[in-house]
Amino acid sequence: MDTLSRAGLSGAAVNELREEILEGRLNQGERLSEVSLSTTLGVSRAPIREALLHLEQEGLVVSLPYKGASVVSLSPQDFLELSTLRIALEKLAWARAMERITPEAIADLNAIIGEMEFAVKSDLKAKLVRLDLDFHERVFIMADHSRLYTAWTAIKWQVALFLLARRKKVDDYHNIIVEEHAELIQAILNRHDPDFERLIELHIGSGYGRLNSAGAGSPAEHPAAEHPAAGSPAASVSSAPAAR
Amino acid sequence: MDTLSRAGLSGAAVNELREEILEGRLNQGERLSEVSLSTTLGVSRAPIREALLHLEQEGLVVSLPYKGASVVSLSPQDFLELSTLRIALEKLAWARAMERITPEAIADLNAIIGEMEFAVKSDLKAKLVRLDLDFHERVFIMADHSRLYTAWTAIKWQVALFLLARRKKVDDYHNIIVEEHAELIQAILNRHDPDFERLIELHIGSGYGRLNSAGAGSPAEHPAAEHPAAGSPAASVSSAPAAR
DNA sequence: AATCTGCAGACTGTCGACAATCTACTGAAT
DNA sequence: ATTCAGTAGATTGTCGACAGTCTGCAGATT
Repeated sequence: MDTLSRAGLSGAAVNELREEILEGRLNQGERLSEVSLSTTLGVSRAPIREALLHLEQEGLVVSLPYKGASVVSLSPQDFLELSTLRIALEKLAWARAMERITPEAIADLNAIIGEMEFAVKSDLKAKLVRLDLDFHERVFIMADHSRLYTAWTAIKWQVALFLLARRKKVDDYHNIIVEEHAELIQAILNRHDPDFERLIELHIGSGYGRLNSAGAGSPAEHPAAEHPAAGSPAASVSSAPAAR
Repeated sequence: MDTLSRAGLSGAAVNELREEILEGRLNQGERLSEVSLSTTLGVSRAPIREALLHLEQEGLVVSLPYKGASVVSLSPQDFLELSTLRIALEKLAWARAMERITPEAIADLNAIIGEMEFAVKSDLKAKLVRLDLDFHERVFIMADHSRLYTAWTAIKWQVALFLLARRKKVDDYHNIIVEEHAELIQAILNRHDPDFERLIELHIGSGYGRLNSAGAGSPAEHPAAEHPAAGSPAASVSSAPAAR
């Protein structure tokens, strides 16, 4: 469906493991032993190690030296991080995509919206998440910015986990997905819409609001600072340095 | 000096190779054979492969399946990508850092500026680049956002290459570095300065302008689209998908 | 002369085994 | 009972060797 990324076995292991994580067959926080994975997937440890490194880069796996890897477990704090970073990346992506848009690209996006409408009618919830991701993926591709695309792939599958979690918790996804993405296409067409950045903040930030304070209306632009002092150890997901 | 990132040998190889690339002992575009590296550094191929993967993630190395790795060769197009993405990331970083700033952090930043002044007086050009990076590094750490920090590390050392290249080509670096960073600290202090985003665009984008059109004044916000149609193959640096 | 096929060399991808490290349990000392 | 050192097991980090793939050249064919 997307990046076959690397060569042979390690790439196959990446796709297989990613699918199992997104599908939920591998639970969040579950330990990923290299030997058991190598026997399960029928390859040696070398490609498994490489695959785990790649998945760690995608944020689906966390690993510590001599302690091994586990499936990531995303906290509300992590979802907030994803939301804020994604807004920053998509603002740049849309700005560039607007400059590079072609009629065929517009048609492709509209085709995805068409599939969304069908998926909504047929009640294919999982498919909706795929289409949502696919829609934004195309925008990042249109932006024609290799490093921006790399940054997107570093959070893309975590965003997928976020969307899947949201779908389970609050069920208004199908009510808004078609309309919101249609609005985004409109923003592309009126090229110099000065409010498109606000539109993106709403599109992404509101999803965060809907997940956390289920039902609360205001999306909240920067939903309050969470204790800048007295840093809670909190076992953060990534290798971020402590903020003093 | 900074992230000891991974365990033992692979981490050491990463630091060693990164230093050699930044130092210029490994030329841009030079092929990096795994066996020769392993004999040179005195370790087996396994940690070398892991180190090359890490350096590829940092954008200092590019590699193709069955074709091996080479030191990245940054084009003006790449510098433009770095500039635009970095602006997007730093806007978010500064916004969050402003909310979390502490007196000690301000003191640390001012201490760096003090070192910059000393380095300018002593004509330590390479040291200036390090201090510049260190300054921004601290801002990203203050932002307390693990994924944003990861995105920063994915371009940080390419930015280092950019700064080093700029230093060689145009020599007004020492004339502005102290003043510009002092302005940025001022922006933090007047917390809700509405123009801090513009200030960041200037600080980063102007450096790009100085490198490319050496001497041309206008930083240029989005320096024109470079042929969205008729994609030139152009051997782009990263694994970015072709824009249709 | 130009093009294609086949081979040789070098290189990366993968494998199985050994070394270094962590974890959890056992058992003695206080 | 609690604490701490020691040890056994399991797991990751590293190594050297084999297998698969690419690249360039030699020779044959048209």
